[in-house]
Amino acid sequence: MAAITETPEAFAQKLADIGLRNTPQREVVYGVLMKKQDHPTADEVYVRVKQEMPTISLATVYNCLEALVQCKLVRVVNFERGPTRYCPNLNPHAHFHDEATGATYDIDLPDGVLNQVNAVLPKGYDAKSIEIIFRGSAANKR
Amino acid sequence: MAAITETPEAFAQKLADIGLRNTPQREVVYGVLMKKQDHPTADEVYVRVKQEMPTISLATVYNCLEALVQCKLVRVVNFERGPTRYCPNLNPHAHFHDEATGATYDIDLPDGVLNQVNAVLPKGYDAKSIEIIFRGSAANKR
DNA sequence: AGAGCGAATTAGAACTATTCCAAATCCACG
DNA sequence: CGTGGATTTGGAATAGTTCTAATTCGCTCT
Ligand SMILES: [Mn+2]
Ligand SMILES: [Mn+2]
Ligand SMILES: [Zn+2]
Ligand SMILES: [Zn+2]
Repeated sequence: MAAITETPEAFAQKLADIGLRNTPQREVVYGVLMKKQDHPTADEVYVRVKQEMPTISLATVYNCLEALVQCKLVRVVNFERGPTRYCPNLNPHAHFHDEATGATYDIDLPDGVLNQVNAVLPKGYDAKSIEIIFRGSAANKR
Repeated sequence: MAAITETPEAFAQKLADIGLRNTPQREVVYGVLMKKQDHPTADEVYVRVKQEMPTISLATVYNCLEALVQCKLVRVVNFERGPTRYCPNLNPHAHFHDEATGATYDIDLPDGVLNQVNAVLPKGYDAKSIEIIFRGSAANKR
C-alpha cells in the first residue's frame, strides 16, 4: 500500500534517485495531490497550490508534476484528448470514467486479473505497463 | 468478425441509421482506413485521402472521421496526449504501444478476458466499454 | 559570511491538434 | 429545374502544453 504521508526525507530521496533536487514548489504540489485523492488536471492543481503558495507559476506546476511523474510518486491519466490528469494512487488500479458526470474512480486491480490480461499477449510482446479504462455510468459513488 | 469489404449499401445504411448521408468524402475516408489496417492520425488519413481526392480539406477529414466513429464503423485510440488515431478493427481488441518505435499493434481479446476484467468492478459500476492499453516493446512484429 | 555555479522557477511566446465559423456547394425531393 | 437542409471548405480561434531566455535559488567551497 502506498504511504498516505510520505516523510519529507523519503520524498527528497525519491527525487534524488533520479538526479533531481527537492524544492518547496515540488513539496507543495505533491502535498495537494496527497491531500485530496482525486485526479486533478494541471490547472486544478495550480488553483489548489496557489492557496498555499500564491507566487507559483503554472509553468512550475507543469514542471513539478513532470518531476513527480518521473520519480514515480504520481501517475498520469488521460481520457480521450482531455487535459492530462494526475493520480496519486500508486496501487495497481484501473480507472472508471463516468461519462455522464465526468467523474473518475479508482478501481482496485487484483494481481490475478493483471496476470490474466498480460497472458493474452502473444510471444514477442513485453508489456512494461497495462492501463485499463472503463467508461460508463456509476451510481452513487463517493 | 468485421467485414473487410463493406458494401456501399451497407455503408450508407450505417450512416443513415444515425441520420447521416453518404458522401464521396465519407466513402473515400472509410476506404483508406479499410485498405491499410493500421492506426493513422487524422493528418495521415488526410495525406492518403488526398491521393484519391486531391480537393478534400482537412476539416472534412475530421468531419468524416467523426461521422464514421459515431456510426461505429471506426474506433478512436489515444495514446497519452498524442494525436488521435483511428482504428478500423471492430473486433474486441486491446492496443499494444511500442514505446521505442511508436508502433501500435492490435491484440485480440477473448471474451473470457473481458468478462474477467469486467468482474473487478464493484456493484454500482456499469461499464459500457473497456479499453486496455499495453506499453512496452515488441520484437519483430508485422 | 561571500562568491560561484548549476538547477529550478518564472512569464510569456510558441506550438499543435482540434474545433468553430461563415460562406460556398451539393443533392434529394417536389 | 428550383429550394432547403446537409455537407464541405478555408481560415480563424481555441486549449493544453511546451519552449525560451532571463531571473532567482540554494548548495559547496573558500
Ligand atoms: Mn468525459
Ligand atoms: Mn509513443
Ligand atoms: Zn487513479
Ligand atoms: Zn486497433
